[in-house]
Amino acid sequence: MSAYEICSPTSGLSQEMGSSPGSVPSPRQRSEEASRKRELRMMKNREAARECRRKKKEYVKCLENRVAVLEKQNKTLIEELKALKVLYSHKTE
DNA sequence: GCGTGGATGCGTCAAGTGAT
DNA sequence: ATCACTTGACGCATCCACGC
Repeated sequence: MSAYEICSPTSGLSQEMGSSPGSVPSPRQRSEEASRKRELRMMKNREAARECRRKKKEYVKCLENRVAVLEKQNKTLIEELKALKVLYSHKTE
C-alpha cells in the first residue's frame, strides 16, 4: 500500500521474468543466475525509489496547495466575522 | 577564485506489509 | 513461507549561494 495516495493515482510497473531450462544447473550457472537476479532486483528497486520520490514530491505539493487554500479560506472567514461583529455592534447601540 | 555549508537527487540496503 | 512492492535511512555526488 502507498502512503502517498491523496491526489491522483499513479501508473504501476510491470516486468517479465525469463524462464530457465529444465536441466540441473552447474555451480557457475547458479552463481550467474544469482547475480542476474540481484541485478534485476536492484534495477527494479532503482525504479521503485524514483517512483516513490516522485509520489512523495507530488504529495507534498498537494499538501502545500491545501495549506494555501485553507489559509485563504481562513482569511475570508476572519474578514466575514469582523464585518458581522461591526454589523451586530451597530444594531445593539 | 576558493573553501564551505545547505539543498537536492540518486542508488542501495533493510525492514515492513500485503498477496499468493 | 515466499515474493514483490513500498519507503525510511544512509552515503555519495553535484549545485548554488555566501563569506573570505
